[in-house]
This record gives sequence, C-alpha cells and structure tokens, in this order.
Amino acid sequence: MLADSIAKLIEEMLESGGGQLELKRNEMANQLGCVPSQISYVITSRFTPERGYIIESRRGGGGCIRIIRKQMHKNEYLMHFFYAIGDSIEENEAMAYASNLLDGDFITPREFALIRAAVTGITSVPPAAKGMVRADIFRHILLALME
Amino acid sequence: MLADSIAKLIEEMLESGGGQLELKRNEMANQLGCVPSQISYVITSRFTPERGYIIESRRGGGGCIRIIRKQMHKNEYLMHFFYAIGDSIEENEAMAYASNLLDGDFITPREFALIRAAVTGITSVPPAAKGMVRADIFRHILLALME
DNA sequence: CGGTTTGACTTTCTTTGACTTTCGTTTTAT
DNA sequence: ATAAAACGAAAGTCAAAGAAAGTCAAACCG
Repeated sequence: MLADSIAKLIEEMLESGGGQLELKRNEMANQLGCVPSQISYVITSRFTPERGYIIESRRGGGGCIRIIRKQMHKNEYLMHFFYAIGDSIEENEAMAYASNLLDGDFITPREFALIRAAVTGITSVPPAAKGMVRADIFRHILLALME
Repeated sequence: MLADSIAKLIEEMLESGGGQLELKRNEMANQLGCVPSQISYVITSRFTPERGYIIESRRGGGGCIRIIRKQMHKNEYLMHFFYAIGDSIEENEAMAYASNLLDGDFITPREFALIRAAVTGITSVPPAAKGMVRADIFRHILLALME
C-alpha cells in the first residue's frame, strides 16, 4: 500500500538521520509517483505528537517539512552507561548495569532476560576477545533502548 | 458445510504459516465463492480469544485480517526457529526471524530493536566468525524468550 | 430451535484533486 | 534606493471518491 511504503521510507530516513529529517513534499511525491497531499496524509496519520513526533514545516519557495522524533531525558541516563562501559566489559559487570536499568524501570524483566541472553551467549568467541564483544553488544543495546 | 471448509482452510494456512496468517477478506470470499461476511462469521465463531486466537484487522484500502494462534504453544514456535538457525547465521537472516517473532506478537517492538542491536553489534569479531557468534547469541535469546 | 448464509448498510482508512495560505523573489512605482 | 505589489513555488486543507473490513438482522436449513 502507498501510505505504508511512504511511512516506511520516512522511518528509514529518520533512522539514518538520527531521529530527524527534512523532506520536500513535492519532490518526494514526485519520486514516488503520488500526489503531494498523500505525503501530508501519511505524516498526519502516522507521525503524530501522540506517537512522539514533532512536525515543523515551511511553505513557499524552498519550503520543507521537518520531522523530529522526540526523545526523552531517559536517554541521558542511558548515555551515562554508554560511556561507562569502555571497550571491554565482564559478564558480571554487564549484568550489574542491566540490573540498574531494570531497577530504574528503563527495561522490562523480559528485556533484562534478553540482554542477559545476548551478553552471556557468546560462547564461540576466544576467551581473550569476549570482553570486547560483550562491550560491543551492550553498547548497541543501549543505543537501541534510546530510540 | 461452507463454514467448516473455511475453518479448515484457515487452519491449514495457520499451520503452514507457523501459527499466523494474514488474509484479505474480500479476496478469500471471492476465491471460495461466498460473501465476505461469511469469512467474518467463521472467524468470530471459531477463532475466538477463548480458543487461543488473536485477531487483528485493518479496514480501508489495503486492509486485511490477521489471525495468530497464541495458545498452542509459544515455545513450540520458538523451538522451530531454534532448530532452523544452525550454527551460523547472517544478519539479514537473523533479522528476518526476528521480524517473524515481532509479527507473531512473541516480542515487542522494543525487544525487536534490542535483538537487532545484539545481532548487529558484534563489530569486533573477525568477519569469518561473525556468523557463528550471531547464531550463538540468537539461540540464547530464543531460550530466554521461552523462560 | 440453533447454527449458517446472505446482503444491505456502516465505519474506517486511503487516495486524489481542487483550492487556499504562506513565503521568498522579482518587479514596479515613487 | 525603498516600499509596495505581483508572482511563483512550496506546503496546508478539505471534501469527495474508493477500498476494505465490521455489523446486524432476516432468511434458511438441520
């Protein structure tokens, strides 16, 4: 469906733009072969404030639409962990961090279990490298939690 | 009887879809030569929540009906993936599995993002070994989801 | 009578296009 | 040279048409 593929495109652009994007309505509509108001429809029906998006726009020559995915202060907290990790981390350290996240209601018990599975599930890596791989994974997970 | 054969068809589709399916009501009715509301009747009379089914739908252009079997049994479904993985898996394969889990409501969007983070976050592993590490992690995660 | 079948009608979501508003630029009048 | 007017290029709005699923009551078997 048209609306869905536009929404997907916008989400991808948001992703690669780190939560922000600017688009030209007419241009986009042209590329997708649809009428410009279709873009408006998708934005107003899918990227609403209730779902955590801020929309700004400017009309006239050189106008555009900006979409911003709101992020909460939670991210600052997560960032704190992100920098604390360093480039290698032991299993128990990682799980201590995860416990903090759970305690602070930043993750659910299931998500906690999932993180433990990921962090302890790297059996096929040489022992010397495990710490680095763990840190890798954990940092990526933190980033995912910030979305 | 009509209702029974529709129910049978849906059950078969559920089976081959690993417990989930998406159908277009009008299309199906057309193929079976019956009125669309007959499909609705079968779904509401046979695939009820009490019998372990989740029904979702969307109206309008491109709309559809999704049926998910949740009772019989989550772990069976997860096991299916567990064995399908093998001892090495590519990123896109892994994410395809994860998408299925998401579609089937076995994981939340956040959990999906978390899995992606784990699966794509193993940058500090020699390319040749990545597949194995990924498979490791993914299997562990599946086990975690089974509780 | 109880479960089926049907079809008319409703609701929801999508698509389109005509018309409006806003903004930057360019032209014109003083 | 400057202020006003005109123009064109966006985006906004809205209503109508279209596409699908939902509802419900009447008719129809068993």
